[in-house]
Amino acid sequence: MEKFENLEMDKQQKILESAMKEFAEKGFEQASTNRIVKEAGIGKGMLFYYFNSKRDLYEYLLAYCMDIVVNEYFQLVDTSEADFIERLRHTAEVKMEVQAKHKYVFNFMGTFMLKKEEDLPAHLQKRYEELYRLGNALLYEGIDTSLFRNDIDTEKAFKLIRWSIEGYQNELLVRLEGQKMTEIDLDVYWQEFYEYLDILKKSFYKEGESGR
Amino acid sequence: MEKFENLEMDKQQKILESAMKEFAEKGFEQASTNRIVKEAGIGKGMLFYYFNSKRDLYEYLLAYCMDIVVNEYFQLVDTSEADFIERLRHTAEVKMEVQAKHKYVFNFMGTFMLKKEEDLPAHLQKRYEELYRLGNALLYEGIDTSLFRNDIDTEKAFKLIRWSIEGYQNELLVRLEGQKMTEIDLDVYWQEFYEYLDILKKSFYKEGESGR
DNA sequence: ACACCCATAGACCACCCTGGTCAACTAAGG
DNA sequence: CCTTAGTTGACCAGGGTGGTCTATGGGTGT
Repeated sequence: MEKFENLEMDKQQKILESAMKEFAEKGFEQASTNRIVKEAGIGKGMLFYYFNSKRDLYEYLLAYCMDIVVNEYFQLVDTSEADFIERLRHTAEVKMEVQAKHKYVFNFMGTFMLKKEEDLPAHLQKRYEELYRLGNALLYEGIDTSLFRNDIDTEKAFKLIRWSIEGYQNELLVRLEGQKMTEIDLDVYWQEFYEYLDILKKSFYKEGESGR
Repeated sequence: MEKFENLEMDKQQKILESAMKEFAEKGFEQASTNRIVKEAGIGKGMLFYYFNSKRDLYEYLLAYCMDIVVNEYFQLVDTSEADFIERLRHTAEVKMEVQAKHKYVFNFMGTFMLKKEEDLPAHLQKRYEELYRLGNALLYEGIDTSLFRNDIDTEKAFKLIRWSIEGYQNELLVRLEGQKMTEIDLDVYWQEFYEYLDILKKSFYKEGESGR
């Protein structure tokens, strides 16, 4: 795909974003190359000139996204933070920064991971498993379990906390849907997010350990 | 639709289930009447003989499901239970029973509520809003907030607990996917569910109030 | 000025699936 | 034997699919 990679960056980005958006919203089968080229503002022919087929495009996107996730997201997460909830707070912040730069990467990866009905070529499969492993390590490696109350199973507490955070993020998504991303006041939602985290700390950590 | 309602119950059920499954999985637009009739084991013509159009079928299903949710689910929930977590436990049990009898009702309602891009005829819209109101009342009416620790916002605690439970249920769904519903040992999962609930009680309730 | 070349657009292809219709058939009841 | 209601699947026009190909620019070297 050197053809594609010799384009000006702007155009590359436009095409990648259009394609990621379409695949993220519809999944591989239901995604339409017609819509992709229209959204990207290029002729139909070009898409098949750059990439040879819909499938190739999809796999190119997958590799591209995994690169970004590993190099621009995982790379920046501070794994020396031993406080589980703080670590999650930190990862949420980093993730948000990445998302500001690459709007549809997480959407695309998300729907890919959900409906993993597709069978990938071996090298992508391997790369994906590696990424999955890495992601888990990032969350759980080096966590200080002694912060948690003694009377609850920390494994279960981990999950409860993650589900809580996912729940908040999902609710936020539906609350904000339709609104322009540019200038909705994010700070107020971060504030709210932190309040939830504080409650989680008060609830799951030993008394006196929930201070920041 | 008297035509349809004069069929033997078995056949009605088969058709309704096929249709609910298809709509639940694909949404209204992407759902295929061809697949529905094949799955239901009837000729294409019959579907349009019973219901006049795809749209009509969809709205019939919606009314049908709302009836079931209200009369067979909401009706059975014990709203005298003032302990929030116990109430959720109870509703989960009732819901599971209903689901055993009407496999796709909740799936159908779920995807309907998610992508509510469709505009309904007024009477269905009204009925849906009523159902939504009722559902909320069922969760929050008559809850004894004094069970909760004083140092956390009960509104937020409500949400954290609901997100936690939804998280568990979702994880369970992916863990069990593909397995035959008939004889996977449900008890072991209920057990696990109760353990999570106990943790939530220990975490969010005042000390000494978490006993059953 | 000409020839070459590659980037580009979009009309076009064969194919597939769609919601919906309809003529033909069956079976029951009088 | 006629009527009527239930039932089927071939069929329809329309629209969307991934992918191809021809025609057109616009540059560059000569």
